[in-house]
Amino acid sequence: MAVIGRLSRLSRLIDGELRRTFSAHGLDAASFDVLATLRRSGARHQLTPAELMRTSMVTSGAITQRLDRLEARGLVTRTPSETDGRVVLVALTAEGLALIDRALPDHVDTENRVLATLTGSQRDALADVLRGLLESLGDSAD
Amino acid sequence: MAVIGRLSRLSRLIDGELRRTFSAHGLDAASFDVLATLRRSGARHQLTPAELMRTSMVTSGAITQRLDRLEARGLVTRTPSETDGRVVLVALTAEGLALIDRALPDHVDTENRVLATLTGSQRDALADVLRGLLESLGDSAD
DNA sequence: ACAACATATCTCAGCGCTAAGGGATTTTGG
DNA sequence: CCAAAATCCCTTAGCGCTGAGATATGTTGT
Repeated sequence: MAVIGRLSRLSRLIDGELRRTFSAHGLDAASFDVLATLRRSGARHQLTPAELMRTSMVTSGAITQRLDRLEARGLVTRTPSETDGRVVLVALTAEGLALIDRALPDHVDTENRVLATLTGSQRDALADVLRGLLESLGDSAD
Repeated sequence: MAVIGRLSRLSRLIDGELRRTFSAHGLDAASFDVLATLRRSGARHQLTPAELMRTSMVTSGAITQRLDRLEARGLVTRTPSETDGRVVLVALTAEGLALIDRALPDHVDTENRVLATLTGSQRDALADVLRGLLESLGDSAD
């Protein structure tokens, strides 16, 4: 089965490509991941650490540390929830929103460049197969 | 482009599945990677750190440390090359060979289980697309 | 009410990797 | 030949993540 090995290599190579785009905006993959997830989340750009944990597929400790770094840079805020004392609401600051809105178009360009050799139908087929595999492995978000 | 994100998620999920198999044999992904690469490499089961670095897509420092761990466990040996004073030859010990030969069948089973929902033609198509993408990104080994 | 359990976030030691660079050896080009 | 460049392996500081667990809060069943 050459498929699994190739998936792993491809993922590593793509990570390297994306990393160059991130660093051009002063970000790394972890920070971009959090900011972009917040950006996509409704009009308030606000999620809890638990929600970020599920979309990012990292442990709660990793999310805490990512948020520490982003908060120290003034890109997100942490506010205690008023309805559940255990919960923290993480929100993009104006600065965080501006940064991710600058970075996202470059990111999309990089993604398109990486996939440039595929035809449209190949992309669609690939997306379908990947979705099926994710589902069969119990992927929680999508 | 949902493709890139799904690739990343899928790779992480698969890594988790594989990790369970590795740990059942007292291995982690890094050690398995080195041992399996040596196993596949000709009759002598012997490669240089530079060759391992290229197949593993990690830095030279990471290879040094992986080999330190495997050597300490008696799974590989390091021997200075007789023809090039800069080069070290890494070889599987009998114990290392026995271990990877026990682990490999389980690993193949896990890979097949992960891909079980795909039809044969889907697997072939996926392998083709991945190969094309790897090539377009300048993948060095395969 | 209350005990038991579940959930959410954070803490921290330990781990493997990267990035940068050092020393040794080999190859290249004048 | 020899100096410069390239190659190979290793060293080390620093970083982000995991795994285990602490703490606080909320929920459930009796």
